Amino acid sequence: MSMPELGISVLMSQFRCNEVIPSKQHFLWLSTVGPMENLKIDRERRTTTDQVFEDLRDDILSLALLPGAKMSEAEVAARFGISRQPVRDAFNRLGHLGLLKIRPQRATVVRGFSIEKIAEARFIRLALELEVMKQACNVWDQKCSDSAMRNLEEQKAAIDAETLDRFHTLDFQFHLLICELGGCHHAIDTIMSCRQKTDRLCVLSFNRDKEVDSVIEEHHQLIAALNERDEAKATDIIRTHLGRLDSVVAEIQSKHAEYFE
Amino acid sequence: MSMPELGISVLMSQFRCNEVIPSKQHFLWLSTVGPMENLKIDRERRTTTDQVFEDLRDDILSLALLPGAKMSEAEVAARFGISRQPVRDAFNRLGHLGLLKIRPQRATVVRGFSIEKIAEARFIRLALELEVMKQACNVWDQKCSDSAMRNLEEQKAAIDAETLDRFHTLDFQFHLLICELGGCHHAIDTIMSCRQKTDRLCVLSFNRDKEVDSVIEEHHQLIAALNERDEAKATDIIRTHLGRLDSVVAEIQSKHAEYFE
DNA sequence: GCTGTTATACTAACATACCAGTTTAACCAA
DNA sequence: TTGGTTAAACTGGTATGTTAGTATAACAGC
Repeated sequence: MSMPELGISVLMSQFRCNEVIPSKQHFLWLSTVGPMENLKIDRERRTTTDQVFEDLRDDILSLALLPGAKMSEAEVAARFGISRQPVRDAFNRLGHLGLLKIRPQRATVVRGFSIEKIAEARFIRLALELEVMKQACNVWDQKCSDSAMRNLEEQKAAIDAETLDRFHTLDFQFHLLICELGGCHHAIDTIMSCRQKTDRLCVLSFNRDKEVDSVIEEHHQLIAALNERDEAKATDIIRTHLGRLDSVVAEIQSKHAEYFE
Repeated sequence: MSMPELGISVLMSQFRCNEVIPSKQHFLWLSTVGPMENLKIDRERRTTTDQVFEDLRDDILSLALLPGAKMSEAEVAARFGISRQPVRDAFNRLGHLGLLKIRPQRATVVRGFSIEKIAEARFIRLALELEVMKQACNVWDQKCSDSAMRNLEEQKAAIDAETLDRFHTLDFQFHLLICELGGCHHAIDTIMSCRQKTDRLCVLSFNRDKEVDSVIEEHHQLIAALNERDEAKATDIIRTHLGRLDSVVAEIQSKHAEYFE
């Protein structure tokens, strides 16, 4: 899987207080609503709750708020200069996303990583992407290949320019692009949701830049397999590709055990 | 709005006060918490919000509250004899589950079926169950077979006794059982969530009892395939099996177009 | 110093009041 | 009858007060 966005994320928390907020730019792909959250698009009006929710979510996903951090409705409300009510609503949303641990009459805290949840997200994403490959093999043509290739070239350019966050965005988009090209737009929301759950953790990984070359190579092989419409090969590559997550998880778990629960 | 929020739902509210609650019985399998809702198990205390949420969810999933029915925070609060606050929280949860359509300054309504959402749930469930079959083939043994067979026998008994709801519960458990036996407990929550989204619709189907024999037969074939550890055969059966949903959806869509959005 | 108790300072859940939009229907004019 | 205007009846979002339960620190007894 993917690589990380660290470094940058630490820088962001400083920017957040200014008016220029690069974090929103860099993490635009993270900020995109997930599968259960995209329901709020009905709400054409942007409420105070929405704003608080998004701000806090970005802080948590970027690790500006670390697992275990205490969050008080009153304190956050005061910080935002609003009443407790919208904060309470935002807390509830974050709680349902698994980002906050809310218990009555007890301090609300940022949830740590859960091995269980990570394994679940990995399994679901794997299952989905495997099926996507099958579907894609049925409809893949030169046009699809060109489109994917264009993204891949950008990935290489991003690596050469050492803009790792840009690469991460492109990697994210690459997988979604194949969904789209394969006619599996149904899978997109859920895959995004799965990545949100695991990518927060990758921020802490240090040796991610050592693996990007392999990632690029696998992306290349994937396109080749799709061009040949070789389903077996494509699914094999996906299994290997997503298997990379395991070592990252193991690394973080041993290095930052305090962030797990 | 379209449909009455009265009728059956009013009848049910009478039952709710009694000790025998048939609706809860019939839809017990539906009531089981979904993947995003099971997070609330942290809350060891059962809050008023929880109660309202579960009651309304059951009403919606059992179609006691039909798509399009208007729901007012104030009205529900008065009916439950509580303040608007817990109702509001419950509404928000239901909104995030895609069961309610909440818009500021506008009446909240029960969401109708969405072809998009149904297709999405179908795709995700298919992808997951396919991967489950692969995993299960690797670990399947006589003990697993016996366990699954026991459930299958109960299914047959339920059919003979003409207790269709009992059969439905067992069918639900059958698929989850294979997840568990195959070591894919990670998939359970999401599969349950997917079924919740589609099974509300199946309540309206009239000819499901005509298909149960085929369903039983496929379940039988599935166990046979797993016993032979024949991955290709197992996945083929799953594709056919889940494909049944399509005709049901088509039937309901033509017969109850007013429930779709 | 250590332990059990108690008082105090928290917490989120819940209740109530108000506000700003939306919907609806009554109404008047053409 | 029809089309446009307006006012009243709603809606959910927000603010604030109250309550019950929890954690913590001060403290009394040993």
